[in-house]
Amino acid sequence: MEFCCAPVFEGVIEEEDAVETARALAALGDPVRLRIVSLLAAAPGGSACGCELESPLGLSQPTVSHHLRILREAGLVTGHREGRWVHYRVVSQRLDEIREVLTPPLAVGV
Amino acid sequence: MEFCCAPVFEGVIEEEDAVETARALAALGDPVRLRIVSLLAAAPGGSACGCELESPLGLSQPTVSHHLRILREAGLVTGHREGRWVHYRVVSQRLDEIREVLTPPLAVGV
DNA sequence: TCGATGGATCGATATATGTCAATATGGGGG
DNA sequence: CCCCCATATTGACATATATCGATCCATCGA
Repeated sequence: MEFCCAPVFEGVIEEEDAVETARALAALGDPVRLRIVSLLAAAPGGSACGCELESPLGLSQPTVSHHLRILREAGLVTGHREGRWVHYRVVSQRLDEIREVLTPPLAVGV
Repeated sequence: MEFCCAPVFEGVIEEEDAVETARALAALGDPVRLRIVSLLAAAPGGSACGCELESPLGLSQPTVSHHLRILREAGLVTGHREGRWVHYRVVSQRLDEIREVLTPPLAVGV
């Protein structure tokens, strides 16, 4: 999958780029998914399997799987299969990209 | 209005803080609203009235007003009335906060 | 080979969201 | 005082999303 990083603040962002960037931000714009990212980052080794998330989130397995899919499709987490488990991990580079996109030029508000 | 900045990466984020942070990210997680932020930042003086946004966005006045409201309630823009117009402006401090919240500790992924 | 377990997908459902037309509000200008 | 213009709100509607139970798929252990 390809992820772009069209900046919001260098000229007016194009409709198409806005859709792509908005997808990543919308993926983070949900309390459950924010907590998933937080749980993964705090997990020993920085990764956890899906089954370890159900209990702290208080959600069913399909629901957790649904949110992980959205995070995966937004490039925010990756999952690596190890036997029966899929170990999920935060893609910190992707977070870097998103923060970069939201960085205003110094002149904003002047 | 009060805006919190509970970090996602210092321990596991609490449900309540996640809701608040997610609201800000969800406000940015829409192509139209991203473009509004971009349009405001690119506008001369860093501000524009609502009526100036309708045409570049290709949306009706109520729809633009709706999106501006969401951005306002998320603390991402402010509006100051000048006569008949309301001049909207990006709150770059709020963007800074959001970027801060998304900053992973150096240890993520270790 | 079979049963158990983790994960993905499907179908259904309730809720949230984006959009617009119509209407209300509020400030100038004549 | 009345009319215009920018903005906000309301109501309606179509679409998207979050959630779950049921089911399917894949892998491991016995």
